[in-house]
Amino acid sequence: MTIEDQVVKKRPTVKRGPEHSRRRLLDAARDVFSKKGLGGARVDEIAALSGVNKQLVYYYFGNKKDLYLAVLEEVYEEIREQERQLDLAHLAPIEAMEKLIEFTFDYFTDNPHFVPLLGDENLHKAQHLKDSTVIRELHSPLVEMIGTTLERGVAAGVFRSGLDPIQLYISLAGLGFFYYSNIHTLSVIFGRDLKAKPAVAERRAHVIKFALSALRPA
Amino acid sequence: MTIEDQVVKKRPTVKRGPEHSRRRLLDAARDVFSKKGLGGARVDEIAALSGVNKQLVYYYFGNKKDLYLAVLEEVYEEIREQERQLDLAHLAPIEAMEKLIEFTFDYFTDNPHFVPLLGDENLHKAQHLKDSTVIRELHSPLVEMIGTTLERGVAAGVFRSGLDPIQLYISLAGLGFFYYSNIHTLSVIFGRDLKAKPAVAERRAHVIKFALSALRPA
Amino acid sequence: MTIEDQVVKKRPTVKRGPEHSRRRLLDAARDVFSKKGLGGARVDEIAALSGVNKQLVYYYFGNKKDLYLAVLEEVYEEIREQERQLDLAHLAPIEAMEKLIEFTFDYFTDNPHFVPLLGDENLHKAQHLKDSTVIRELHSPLVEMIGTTLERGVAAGVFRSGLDPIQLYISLAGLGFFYYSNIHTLSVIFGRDLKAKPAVAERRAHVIKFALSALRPA
Amino acid sequence: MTIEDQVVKKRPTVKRGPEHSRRRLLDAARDVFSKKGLGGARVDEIAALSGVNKQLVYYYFGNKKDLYLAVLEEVYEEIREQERQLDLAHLAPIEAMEKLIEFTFDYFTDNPHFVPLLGDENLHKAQHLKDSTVIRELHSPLVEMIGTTLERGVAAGVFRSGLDPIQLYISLAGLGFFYYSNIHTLSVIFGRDLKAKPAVAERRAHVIKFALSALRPA
DNA sequence: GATGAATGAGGGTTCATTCAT
DNA sequence: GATGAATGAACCCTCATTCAT
Repeated sequence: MTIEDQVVKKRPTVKRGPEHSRRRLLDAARDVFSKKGLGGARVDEIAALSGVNKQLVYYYFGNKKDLYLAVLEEVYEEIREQERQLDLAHLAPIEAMEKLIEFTFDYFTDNPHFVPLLGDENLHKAQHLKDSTVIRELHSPLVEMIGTTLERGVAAGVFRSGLDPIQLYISLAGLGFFYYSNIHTLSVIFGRDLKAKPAVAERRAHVIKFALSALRPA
Repeated sequence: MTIEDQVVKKRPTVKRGPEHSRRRLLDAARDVFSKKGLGGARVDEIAALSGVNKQLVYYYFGNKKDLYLAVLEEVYEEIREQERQLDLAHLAPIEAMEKLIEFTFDYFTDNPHFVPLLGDENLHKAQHLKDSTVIRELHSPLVEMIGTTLERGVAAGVFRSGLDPIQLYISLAGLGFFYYSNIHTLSVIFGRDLKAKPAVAERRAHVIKFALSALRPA
Repeated sequence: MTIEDQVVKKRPTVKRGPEHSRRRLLDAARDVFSKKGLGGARVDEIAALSGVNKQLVYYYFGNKKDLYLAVLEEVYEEIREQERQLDLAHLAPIEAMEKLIEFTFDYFTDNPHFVPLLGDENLHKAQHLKDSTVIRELHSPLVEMIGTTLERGVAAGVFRSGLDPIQLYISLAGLGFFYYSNIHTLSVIFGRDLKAKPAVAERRAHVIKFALSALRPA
Repeated sequence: MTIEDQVVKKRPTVKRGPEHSRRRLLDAARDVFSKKGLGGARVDEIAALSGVNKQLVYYYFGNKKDLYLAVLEEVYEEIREQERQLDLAHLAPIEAMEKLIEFTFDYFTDNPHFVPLLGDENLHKAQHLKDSTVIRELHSPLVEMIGTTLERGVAAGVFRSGLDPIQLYISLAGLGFFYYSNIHTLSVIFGRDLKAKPAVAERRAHVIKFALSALRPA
């Protein structure tokens, strides 16, 4: 938003221009797709929320599905970018692993669109991911980070050996992802509001302790 | 299906009758809803799959949403029933906990409609669950089982203390649920077919080891 | 209702039997058709209101339209019967005419289904009336009564001459019918509840005075 | 229709454009609603008759009921506009009243959609009128005109006193409205075609004479 | 006579998409 | 680039009617 202001200098108040419209559509689409899914989202709603003409969806993105794909790609680029920022080399194995666990959990908390978007994409059997060479080539550095950290921990005698980095990655992600993806049904079943801050903090602490405990040497 | 054959003896081939139609609609609906979600499912498709007239959906269930709710209620009744069958009292704490973990994971494997149905219901903010007094009163015995088993294990010195049964339940469920709910995107990202039997077996083994390890005393 | 009680003696509490079902269907149909019209009425609603099985509508009357026609015929038979009861011969012309005017107005008041049923039938261009030889042969004695009374009044010098009995009949009917047929829009436009008793009484008085005044000799 | 021709000069033959579509839909809707009523009218039929795409009904009016309301509002605006054109001040009381009576009768004759539309709206208990602030604030000047004319006539000794303008308005309207609203059943009952010109002329003459006679002083 | 189950033909409405400036 | 107007394909649901005891 601030970037557009600098670029489009001719109309300072009435924000228009191609980049601005694209940006607003993407933001609105991310919001609506994450709340309603691909099928449940309405092109009209996205256009209305973005404040730009509905036709521009087709002008910029071709159709609804391609807009959806564009959102997915951006979302993946963002998380990969964040993952790359993680600097674990200077940390001791346990601290590094803890940071990894926290990052994974906190990412879901701080980016609430992420979990439902992935959930919806899985409902569609990841068809869009498969079609996106962009995303497929966007390898997550996390698995390798986990592998390295594990090795260092095993060497230092603080982690047990025999753990597969991919399985561990899925476990770490699942401990947080499931909490958020199923937060509504779980809240009903347990009769508590799991979206409330204290509940999230409690879950976060549990996940860290639980995962680190699972890594202790025999 | 086989049950009806035994009961309705008068018309062995031309399967009709209210119970049969309801049953077939529920089965087809479960199938379609789990694959397409509430919004993506077509009443036409459910009727065609069930082999009964489309309008019977409205005759028996009122509308699409109520059919969806009926499916959800049945699905919850089934898992609760299965959970109640679990007999852990005669097992040592670790074996009991292992059985619990296995049951949770295997239920997702054996009932492939379960994970996507819950995923979709969460996309709708669990609105149907909230409206269903039936489901809300269908308390899961699992949390209490976990609590009891934990206590026994702590007393026996084989589990660490301080674990909240609800958090542990969420963790155990999440370790399996996430694997299945995100199986398509994970398969793409990791370039493996996680639905394949060996992959599932590997995941199952990992989850059991991971969770049990996390419970070991300090 | 009281008639059925005497006829069906075997089941004094659970009223059933062919005549009873027919009767209840006709009563319910009259009620619903007068409130919703032929197109707006639902066979389900009529059956539910009558308390008999929907199928019996078809058993007894063939289809919805024929049930509608049966209602219309009964309604016409009733008003003709009432009209025949009018005994004006022994009254002086003005009193006779006043009685005629009152009867016409009061019939609409006392039989609230009559006006909307006729209104609906006119929406259908009186197609059912045309098809009903029963109704077409059910000549109203009113026009003749009006003619006779007019003649007596003219001879007695209390009515002006040159009035066509049919036109006068339409006028007398219209003065009351329109009030009831348009009672809802008129109530909105004038901001008064014309269905309230005082409003009806006021209208009744006006109609009598107005019509009698119109008949005075020049 | 002729107006558009003058304004839109660029496409003289292929009439399109928003105003044109709206106009054609309203005209077709008025026609169909007046013949079939709200419930009996088919959106398909209205679209076909208007020659525009069916979905434009929803684009311009939202839904069927709102289209119906738009028709009603336009119909009321038209009659109110016509009523306002009446200039009675320069006429003697009797001539003024005669003009009022004629106008009321002739309006029904010249606008054959008016009577059935009001009839249908009354079948719906004037729900749409109630919801329309537009119509409710569209006060008819007729009642006041009648009141003024009555007063002038009483002062001049040509009308009797004690007449309520609203009651008189209802009477004048009813004398013509009923003839048209029930023209089909009346035609059947009396075995004449009341829609034929001579019949209408006869009725018109009767109404004028009848109403004026009713106003004569005692 | 009476009843629940089943069916076919629409009907109103939604929605992604395209047209035409 | 941007916009309002227009369109066709579905989709959910209703309802009169018939079937089958």
